[in-house]
Amino acid sequence: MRNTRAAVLVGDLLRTYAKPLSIQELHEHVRAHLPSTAYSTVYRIVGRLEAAGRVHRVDWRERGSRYEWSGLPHHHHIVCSLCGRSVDLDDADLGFSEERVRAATGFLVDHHSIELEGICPSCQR
Amino acid sequence: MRNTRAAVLVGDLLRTYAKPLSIQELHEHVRAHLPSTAYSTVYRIVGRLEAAGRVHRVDWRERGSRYEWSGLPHHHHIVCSLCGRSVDLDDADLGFSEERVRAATGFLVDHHSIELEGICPSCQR
DNA sequence: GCATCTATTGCAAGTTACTTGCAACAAGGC
DNA sequence: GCCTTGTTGCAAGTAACTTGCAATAGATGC
Ligand SMILES: [Mn+2]
Ligand SMILES: [Mn+2]
Ligand SMILES: [Zn+2]
Ligand SMILES: [Zn+2]
Repeated sequence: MRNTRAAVLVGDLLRTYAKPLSIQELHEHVRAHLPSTAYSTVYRIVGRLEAAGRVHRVDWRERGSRYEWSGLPHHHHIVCSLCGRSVDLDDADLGFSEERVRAATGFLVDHHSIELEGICPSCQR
Repeated sequence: MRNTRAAVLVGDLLRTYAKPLSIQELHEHVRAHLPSTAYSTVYRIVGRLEAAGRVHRVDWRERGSRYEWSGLPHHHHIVCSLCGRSVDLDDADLGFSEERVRAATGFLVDHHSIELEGICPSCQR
Protein backbone atom coordinates (compact mmCIF):
# COMPACT_ATOMS: atom_id res chain seq x y z
CA MET A 1 0.00 0.00 0.00
CA ARG A 2 1.47 3.29 -1.18
CA ASN A 3 1.85 6.29 1.10
CA THR A 4 -0.12 8.62 -1.09
CA ARG A 5 -0.95 12.05 0.30
CA ALA A 6 -4.64 11.23 0.80
CA ALA A 7 -3.93 7.84 2.38
CA VAL A 8 -1.56 9.42 4.89
CA LEU A 9 -4.19 12.01 5.85
CA VAL A 10 -6.85 9.32 6.33
CA GLY A 11 -4.55 7.01 8.30
CA ASP A 12 -3.23 9.78 10.54
CA LEU A 13 -6.69 11.06 11.39
CA LEU A 14 -8.00 7.59 12.24
CA ARG A 15 -4.95 6.81 14.36
CA THR A 16 -4.82 10.06 16.31
CA TYR A 17 -8.56 10.67 16.64
CA ALA A 18 -9.03 7.13 18.02
CA LYS A 19 -12.83 7.17 17.64
CA PRO A 20 -15.00 5.80 14.83
CA LEU A 21 -15.21 8.22 11.88
CA SER A 22 -17.60 8.25 8.95
CA ILE A 23 -16.47 8.29 5.33
CA GLN A 24 -17.93 11.78 5.11
CA GLU A 25 -15.88 13.04 8.04
CA LEU A 26 -12.74 11.48 6.57
CA HIS A 27 -13.52 13.00 3.19
CA GLU A 28 -13.99 16.47 4.69
CA HIS A 29 -10.66 16.14 6.50
CA VAL A 30 -8.81 15.10 3.36
CA ARG A 31 -10.45 17.80 1.23
CA ALA A 32 -9.29 20.48 3.66
CA HIS A 33 -5.73 19.59 2.59
CA LEU A 34 -6.27 18.16 -0.90
CA PRO A 35 -9.43 19.79 -2.28
CA SER A 36 -9.61 17.70 -5.45
CA THR A 37 -9.94 14.39 -3.58
CA ALA A 38 -12.93 12.31 -4.70
CA TYR A 39 -15.35 10.55 -2.38
CA SER A 40 -14.53 7.24 -4.04
CA THR A 41 -10.86 7.73 -3.21
CA VAL A 42 -11.67 7.81 0.49
CA TYR A 43 -13.73 4.63 0.13
CA ARG A 44 -10.83 2.96 -1.61
CA ILE A 45 -8.27 4.06 0.96
CA VAL A 46 -10.42 2.89 3.85
CA GLY A 47 -11.04 -0.39 2.03
CA ARG A 48 -7.31 -0.95 1.67
CA LEU A 49 -6.65 -0.07 5.32
CA GLU A 50 -9.38 -2.50 6.31
CA ALA A 51 -7.98 -5.28 4.11
CA ALA A 52 -4.58 -4.66 5.70
CA GLY A 53 -6.17 -5.02 9.14
CA ARG A 54 -5.18 -1.49 10.19
CA VAL A 55 -8.77 -0.31 10.47
CA HIS A 56 -12.12 -1.99 11.10
CA ARG A 57 -15.73 -1.09 10.48
CA VAL A 58 -18.15 -0.35 13.27
CA ASP A 59 -21.93 -0.25 12.65
CA TRP A 60 -24.03 2.21 14.60
CA ARG A 61 -27.42 1.16 13.22
CA GLU A 62 -29.29 4.35 12.37
CA ARG A 63 -26.03 6.32 12.58
CA GLY A 64 -24.44 4.37 9.73
CA SER A 65 -21.02 2.74 9.30
CA ARG A 66 -17.86 4.20 10.68
CA TYR A 67 -14.23 3.19 10.68
CA GLU A 68 -11.90 2.97 13.63
CA TRP A 69 -8.15 2.44 14.01
CA SER A 70 -7.36 -1.17 14.99
CA GLY A 71 -4.17 -0.56 16.97
CA LEU A 72 -6.12 0.03 20.16
CA PRO A 73 -7.04 -2.56 22.77
CA HIS A 74 -10.22 -4.46 21.82
CA HIS A 75 -13.33 -2.59 22.97
CA HIS A 76 -16.91 -1.61 22.16
CA HIS A 77 -18.94 1.61 22.30
CA ILE A 78 -21.90 3.23 23.93
CA VAL A 79 -23.18 6.24 21.99
CA CYS A 80 -25.30 9.03 23.44
CA SER A 81 -28.56 9.28 21.50
CA LEU A 82 -28.77 13.00 22.27
CA CYS A 83 -25.29 14.42 21.73
CA GLY A 84 -23.72 11.60 19.70
CA ARG A 85 -20.60 11.29 21.83
CA SER A 86 -19.25 7.77 22.30
CA VAL A 87 -17.47 6.13 25.19
CA ASP A 88 -15.33 3.01 24.96
CA LEU A 89 -16.17 -0.14 26.91
CA ASP A 90 -14.04 -3.22 27.20
CA ASP A 91 -15.33 -6.76 27.54
CA ALA A 92 -14.68 -6.69 31.30
CA ASP A 93 -16.97 -3.65 31.72
CA LEU A 94 -19.66 -5.72 30.02
CA GLY A 95 -19.01 -8.97 31.85
CA PHE A 96 -18.47 -10.52 28.44
CA SER A 97 -16.22 -13.41 27.48
CA GLU A 98 -16.22 -15.56 24.36
CA GLU A 99 -15.38 -18.52 26.57
CA ARG A 100 -18.70 -18.13 28.33
CA VAL A 101 -20.52 -18.19 25.01
CA ARG A 102 -18.65 -21.29 23.97
CA ALA A 103 -19.72 -23.00 27.18
CA ALA A 104 -23.37 -22.03 26.62
CA THR A 105 -23.60 -22.88 22.91
CA GLY A 106 -20.67 -25.01 21.77
CA PHE A 107 -19.91 -22.39 19.10
CA LEU A 108 -16.31 -21.45 18.38
CA VAL A 109 -16.70 -17.66 18.45
CA ASP A 110 -14.62 -15.78 15.92
CA HIS A 111 -16.15 -12.34 16.02
CA HIS A 112 -18.47 -10.37 18.24
CA SER A 113 -20.08 -6.98 17.84
CA ILE A 114 -21.58 -5.12 20.78
CA GLU A 115 -22.96 -1.62 20.37
CA LEU A 116 -25.06 0.22 22.93
CA GLU A 117 -27.06 3.42 22.91
CA GLY A 118 -28.21 5.53 25.82
CA ILE A 119 -28.07 8.95 27.47
CA CYS A 120 -24.68 10.16 28.65
CA PRO A 121 -24.23 11.61 32.15
CA SER A 122 -24.00 15.19 30.90
CA CYS A 123 -27.15 14.92 28.74
CA GLN A 124 -29.07 13.40 31.66
CA ARG A 125 -28.94 16.80 33.40
CA MET B 1 -53.11 -1.66 10.63
CA ARG B 2 -55.35 -3.65 8.29
CA ASN B 3 -55.25 -7.42 8.10
CA THR B 4 -54.53 -7.57 4.41
CA ARG B 5 -53.71 -10.97 2.94
CA ALA B 6 -50.02 -10.15 2.46
CA ALA B 7 -49.66 -8.63 5.94
CA VAL B 8 -51.15 -11.74 7.55
CA LEU B 9 -48.74 -13.96 5.63
CA VAL B 10 -45.74 -11.87 6.70
CA GLY B 11 -46.85 -11.62 10.34
CA ASP B 12 -47.63 -15.33 10.62
CA LEU B 13 -44.32 -16.39 9.18
CA LEU B 14 -42.34 -14.07 11.46
CA ARG B 15 -44.29 -15.22 14.51
CA THR B 16 -44.14 -18.95 13.86
CA TYR B 17 -40.66 -19.12 12.36
CA ALA B 18 -39.25 -17.21 15.35
CA LYS B 19 -35.89 -16.52 13.71
CA PRO B 20 -34.71 -13.40 11.87
CA LEU B 21 -35.91 -13.38 8.23
CA SER B 22 -34.74 -11.24 5.33
CA ILE B 23 -37.09 -9.16 3.20
CA GLN B 24 -36.28 -11.50 0.35
CA GLU B 25 -37.29 -14.59 2.33
CA LEU B 26 -40.51 -12.89 3.41
CA HIS B 27 -41.21 -11.83 -0.17
CA GLU B 28 -40.69 -15.37 -1.46
CA HIS B 29 -43.07 -16.71 1.17
CA VAL B 30 -45.76 -14.17 0.32
CA ARG B 31 -45.38 -14.71 -3.43
CA ALA B 32 -45.92 -18.43 -3.01
CA HIS B 33 -49.48 -17.56 -1.92
CA LEU B 34 -50.05 -14.20 -3.64
CA PRO B 35 -47.85 -14.17 -6.73
CA SER B 36 -48.52 -10.57 -7.69
CA THR B 37 -47.11 -9.14 -4.45
CA ALA B 38 -44.49 -6.45 -4.99
CA TYR B 39 -41.19 -6.23 -3.15
CA SER B 40 -42.11 -2.76 -1.94
CA THR B 41 -45.26 -4.15 -0.34
CA VAL B 42 -43.18 -6.40 1.88
CA TYR B 43 -40.98 -3.47 2.88
CA ARG B 44 -44.07 -1.47 3.78
CA ILE B 45 -45.66 -4.28 5.78
CA VAL B 46 -42.49 -4.89 7.75
CA GLY B 47 -42.13 -1.15 8.31
CA ARG B 48 -45.63 -1.00 9.75
CA LEU B 49 -45.05 -4.04 11.97
CA GLU B 50 -41.85 -2.44 13.19
CA ALA B 51 -43.55 0.90 13.92
CA ALA B 52 -46.21 -1.02 15.84
CA GLY B 53 -43.45 -2.70 17.87
CA ARG B 54 -44.48 -6.18 16.75
CA VAL B 55 -41.21 -6.80 14.92
CA HIS B 56 -37.66 -5.48 15.20
CA ARG B 57 -34.68 -5.29 12.93
CA VAL B 58 -31.52 -7.30 13.51
CA ASP B 59 -28.27 -6.48 11.66
CA TRP B 60 -25.98 -9.31 10.72
CA ARG B 61 -23.20 -7.20 9.23
CA GLU B 62 -22.21 -8.84 5.95
CA ARG B 63 -25.40 -10.94 6.04
CA GLY B 64 -27.62 -7.85 5.86
CA SER B 65 -30.71 -6.79 7.81
CA ARG B 66 -33.34 -9.19 8.98
CA TYR B 67 -36.57 -8.88 10.90
CA GLU B 68 -37.64 -10.88 13.92
CA TRP B 69 -40.89 -11.21 15.86
CA SER B 70 -40.79 -9.17 19.07
CA GLY B 71 -43.12 -11.30 21.20
CA LEU B 72 -40.26 -13.51 22.33
CA PRO B 73 -38.13 -13.06 25.44
CA HIS B 74 -35.29 -10.58 24.84
CA HIS B 75 -32.26 -12.32 23.37
CA HIS B 76 -29.35 -12.09 20.90
CA HIS B 77 -27.84 -14.36 18.25
CA ILE B 78 -24.76 -16.23 17.29
CA VAL B 79 -24.66 -17.15 13.60
CA CYS B 80 -22.56 -19.92 12.08
CA SER B 81 -20.31 -18.46 9.42
CA LEU B 82 -20.32 -21.77 7.55
CA CYS B 83 -23.93 -22.98 7.52
CA GLY B 84 -25.73 -19.75 8.45
CA ARG B 85 -27.79 -21.27 11.25
CA SER B 86 -28.39 -19.04 14.27
CA VAL B 87 -28.78 -19.83 17.92
CA ASP B 88 -30.44 -17.59 20.49
CA LEU B 89 -28.54 -16.30 23.51
CA ASP B 90 -30.00 -14.40 26.41
CA ASP B 91 -28.21 -11.73 28.42
CA ALA B 92 -27.47 -14.24 31.19
CA ASP B 93 -25.62 -16.54 28.74
CA LEU B 94 -23.47 -13.52 27.91
CA GLY B 95 -22.98 -12.27 31.46
CA PHE B 96 -24.49 -9.01 30.27
CA SER B 97 -26.52 -6.49 32.24
CA GLU B 98 -27.37 -2.88 31.42
CA GLU B 99 -26.96 -2.11 35.14
CA ARG B 100 -23.33 -3.09 34.92
CA VAL B 101 -22.79 -0.70 32.01
CA ARG B 102 -24.49 2.09 33.92
CA ALA B 103 -22.13 1.50 36.82
CA ALA B 104 -19.08 1.59 34.53
CA THR B 105 -20.08 4.61 32.41
CA GLY B 106 -22.92 6.57 34.01
CA PHE B 107 -24.93 6.14 30.79
CA LEU B 108 -28.62 5.39 30.99
CA VAL B 109 -28.73 2.52 28.51
CA ASP B 110 -31.83 2.38 26.35
CA HIS B 111 -30.83 -0.12 23.70
CA HIS B 112 -28.15 -2.70 23.15
CA SER B 113 -27.26 -4.83 20.16
CA ILE B 114 -25.07 -7.90 20.47
CA GLU B 115 -24.41 -10.15 17.50
CA LEU B 116 -21.80 -12.88 17.36
CA GLU B 117 -20.38 -15.05 14.62
CA GLY B 118 -18.56 -18.35 14.88
CA ILE B 119 -18.57 -22.02 13.91
CA CYS B 120 -21.43 -24.13 15.20
CA PRO B 121 -20.78 -27.52 16.86
CA SER B 122 -21.95 -29.49 13.83
CA CYS B 123 -19.76 -27.52 11.37
CA GLN B 124 -16.75 -27.94 13.66
CA ARG B 125 -16.71 -31.64 12.76
C1' DG C 1 17.88 13.67 -10.63
C1' DC C 2 15.68 10.70 -14.11
C1' DA C 3 13.40 6.86 -16.20
C1' DT C 4 10.29 3.31 -15.41
C1' DC C 5 6.76 0.53 -13.42
C1' DT C 6 2.48 -0.02 -11.56
C1' DA C 7 -0.61 1.32 -7.62
C1' DT C 8 -3.68 4.99 -7.07
C1' DT C 9 -6.79 8.72 -8.48
C1' DG C 10 -10.82 11.58 -10.57
C1' DC C 11 -14.68 11.15 -12.91
C1' DA C 12 -18.79 9.25 -14.58
C1' DA C 13 -21.50 5.45 -14.80
C1' DG C 14 -23.21 1.36 -12.43
C1' DT C 15 -25.11 -1.49 -8.32
C1' DT C 16 -27.86 -2.52 -4.48
C1' DA C 17 -31.00 -1.86 -0.94
C1' DC C 18 -34.51 0.65 0.12
C1' DT C 19 -38.26 4.55 -0.45
C1' DT C 20 -41.98 7.17 -2.60
C1' DG C 21 -45.89 9.29 -5.69
C1' DC C 22 -49.92 7.97 -7.55
C1' DA C 23 -53.97 5.87 -9.42
C1' DA C 24 -56.37 1.49 -8.74
C1' DC C 25 -57.90 -1.54 -5.14
C1' DA C 26 -59.76 -3.93 -1.10
C1' DA C 27 -60.36 -4.17 4.15
C1' DG C 28 -63.77 -3.59 7.33
C1' DG C 29 -67.19 -0.40 9.87
C1' DC C 30 -71.98 0.71 9.10
C1' DG D 1 -73.93 -3.64 -0.40
C1' DC D 2 -71.57 0.94 0.22
C1' DC D 3 -68.30 4.04 1.43
C1' DT D 4 -64.08 5.52 3.57
C1' DT D 5 -59.50 5.27 3.75
C1' DG D 6 -55.53 2.25 4.45
C1' DT D 7 -52.96 -0.63 1.23
C1' DT D 8 -51.02 -2.17 -3.15
C1' DG D 9 -48.45 -2.51 -7.85
C1' DC D 10 -45.67 -0.20 -10.60
C1' DA D 11 -42.24 2.78 -12.02
C1' DA D 12 -39.29 6.25 -10.79
C1' DG D 13 -36.29 8.10 -7.20
C1' DT D 14 -32.59 8.02 -3.29
C1' DA D 15 -28.50 6.99 -0.68
C1' DA D 16 -24.54 4.51 -0.03
C1' DC D 17 -21.23 2.37 -2.04
C1' DT D 18 -18.50 0.22 -6.23
C1' DT D 19 -16.20 0.01 -10.68
C1' DG D 20 -13.96 0.84 -15.54
C1' DC D 21 -10.76 3.58 -17.53
C1' DA D 22 -7.42 6.85 -18.94
C1' DA D 23 -4.42 10.04 -16.52
C1' DT D 24 -1.28 10.61 -12.54
C1' DA D 25 2.03 10.04 -9.04
C1' DG D 26 4.57 7.02 -5.43
C1' DA D 27 8.23 3.85 -5.24
C1' DT D 28 12.45 1.66 -6.98
C1' DG D 29 16.73 1.27 -9.34
C1' DC D 30 20.25 3.70 -11.59
MN1 LIG E 1 -13.52 3.18 20.16
MN1 LIG F 1 -33.85 -14.95 17.71
ZN1 LIG G 1 -24.93 13.06 25.43
ZN1 LIG H 1 -22.77 -24.29 11.09
